[in-house]
Amino acid sequence: MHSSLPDFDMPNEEQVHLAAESFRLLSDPTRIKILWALLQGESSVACLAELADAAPTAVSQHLAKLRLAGLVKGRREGTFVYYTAADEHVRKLLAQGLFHADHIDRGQADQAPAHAAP
Amino acid sequence: MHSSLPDFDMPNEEQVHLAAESFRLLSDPTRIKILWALLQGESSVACLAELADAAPTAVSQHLAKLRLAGLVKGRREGTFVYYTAADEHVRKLLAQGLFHADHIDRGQADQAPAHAAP
DNA sequence: ATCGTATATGCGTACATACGCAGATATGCA
DNA sequence: TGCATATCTGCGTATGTACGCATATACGAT
Repeated sequence: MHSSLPDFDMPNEEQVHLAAESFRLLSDPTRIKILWALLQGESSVACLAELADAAPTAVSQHLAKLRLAGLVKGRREGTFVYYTAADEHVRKLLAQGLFHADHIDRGQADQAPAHAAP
Repeated sequence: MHSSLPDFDMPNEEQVHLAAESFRLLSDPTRIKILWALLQGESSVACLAELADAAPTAVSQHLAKLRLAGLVKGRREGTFVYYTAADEHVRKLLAQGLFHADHIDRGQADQAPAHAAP
């Protein structure tokens, strides 16, 4: 009962985990706003905080995570740090996600499948 | 000090939250495997459990969440329930994510920007 | 050096979530 | 009916995470 499965093509474990990690970074509203803003040009922490309507501290912490993931890069100029989106893939992912948000079609999917309807 | 921001185009709150929710559903390795398998054809819970290398109970719970989000649909046939990926956007998002995973370029981004290097 | 501003970091708390286990439900068969 | 299989659901636990607060650091100006 182990080998009679249909020939589904499964990706590598590592690939899956990396993808999951990427999606996880995009799963926070504040980070989405930050990234969306950064995809339109560089900006400072305080400015991003206003755009994302969040506390500068929180924004800084989010930027730290995005930095560690290599999704943004920071350039210091005086006391300011101007961040930029580093990856072009992120734009596509974010655009897809936000576009998808406009086209969600929840049929009536909130029911566990019982015996098939006639 | 509120209006002198560069003209960044920000998406709606609702749109951002929906996108975040979608990304969150894709941020789990098991769910990624499940969805990836379902994008290649319908499958039962037990079969998905084998493909994703997870306990059937866990898979069932993941499928419940995906069902509530409208990403999969279930069709009962006898004691089996065959699931199908409902949304075509998911395929693009997942493909982008998995493709991205193969092209990650972590420079040395794990440093907080100090004074610019000479 | 001292102060003020802009960011970064450490810590605690409140909350979400993935998983395992037990039990409930649905379906098919003897 | 009774039993077996497949799936679902509720609960407890361990772990992850976002945010607020206090504090530390980096830089510029005086």
